[in-house]
Amino acid sequence: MSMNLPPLVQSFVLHFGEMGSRWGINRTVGQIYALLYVSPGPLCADEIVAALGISRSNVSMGLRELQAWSLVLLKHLPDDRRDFFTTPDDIWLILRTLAEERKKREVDPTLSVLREILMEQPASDIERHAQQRMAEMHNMIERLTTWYDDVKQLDQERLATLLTLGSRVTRLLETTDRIVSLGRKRRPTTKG
Amino acid sequence: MSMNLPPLVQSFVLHFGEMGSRWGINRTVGQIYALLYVSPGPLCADEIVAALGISRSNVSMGLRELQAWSLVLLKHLPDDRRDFFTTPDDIWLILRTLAEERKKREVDPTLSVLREILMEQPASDIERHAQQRMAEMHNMIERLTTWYDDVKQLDQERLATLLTLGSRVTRLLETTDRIVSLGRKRRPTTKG
DNA sequence: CGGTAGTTTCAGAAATTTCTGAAATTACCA
DNA sequence: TGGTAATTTCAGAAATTTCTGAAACTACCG
Repeated sequence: MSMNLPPLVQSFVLHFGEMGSRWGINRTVGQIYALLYVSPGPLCADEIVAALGISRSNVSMGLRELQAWSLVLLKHLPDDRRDFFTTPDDIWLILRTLAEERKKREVDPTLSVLREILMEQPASDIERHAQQRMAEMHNMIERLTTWYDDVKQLDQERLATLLTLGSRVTRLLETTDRIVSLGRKRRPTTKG
Repeated sequence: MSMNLPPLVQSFVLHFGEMGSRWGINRTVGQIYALLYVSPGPLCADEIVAALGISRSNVSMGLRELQAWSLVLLKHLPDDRRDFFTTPDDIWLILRTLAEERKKREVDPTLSVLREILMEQPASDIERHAQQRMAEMHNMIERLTTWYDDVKQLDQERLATLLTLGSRVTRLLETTDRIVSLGRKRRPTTKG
């Protein structure tokens, strides 16, 4: 059985399928997501089967995984017993969800393992050195995640500002430093 | 054959091995990286074989992949024919490398596929809608990568400032807006 | 109840990825 | 040139992941 889609949609779906493995999901999961993302309305499982040419059970499992990622939502249409599925409309929301889930799965476990190991007493110079390296890694990850936790709260407008400003922010900071004198350089640790 | 490592290092190495699949690398590649990362000096391939208890050829392939990612460097010690390997010391450099490589492999291809598809002429309402969704995705990714390309130029100190400031940046921006009047709201597109 | 439309589960088949040992290759030295 | 130490390649074995069809389950209806 093979795909049955408008050519332009098919290219997109196939690409997501191929990239799937690089993104840590599998081919069909990638395809299902891509299909739902570009579809004008919710689809039911059998429509996905027909569109992608894969087995019903595979679709069921794929949808299950995508729901676990909160990247696909279950919908019910009136007077229809079937389950329908969509992706959230707001692309920024999608991005946040993705970031959130990846952090949860790919970063948090490492952070907690690092913390555990850093509690241990080193028994040799080798171990002492290893701990030091782990501490560096831990600190970096922690700084990044703190920044992320902080920035993710921003509403879309401010996020947009931040994005368009980019690195010019720091130049601005230096100016502000001089003018408003929030500067850490001028007065060491006033800590307001 | 099994591992032969100080317990504290072993925990770290095993964790990186397990996480490997979530990060899009395989178990042994993760382990090799972890081992080199915490080792006090460069190691040669046979030392890695001994430490991790895997085959020589597997180590060779793993190192090859890590070098392709620029996460592991080849070193030569004086009066020694063997190849030795290390990870870069500077953890911020490691982070940049990682970001750069992931972008290259996980984002850029999608961006270019999206561009291609967006050039096509839609042949139906379905395709028109699909293109619109793809355009949203394309724009978002482009904004993010532009921001990233911009911010990655920053030296470490400024990056640190940016990180510790986090979302407070926007509050600061509003203040600055009022004081220095760089504001986009007050005077539309003065563009300095 | 029994029937039906829909969904999920799961054991094993199929496909893919990872790993190994043996052979080939490279680089250096005398 | 031949000898040796180190490294890489690669075909197939082993392990893992993905996918399927059949069976089980769920919920609604008459």
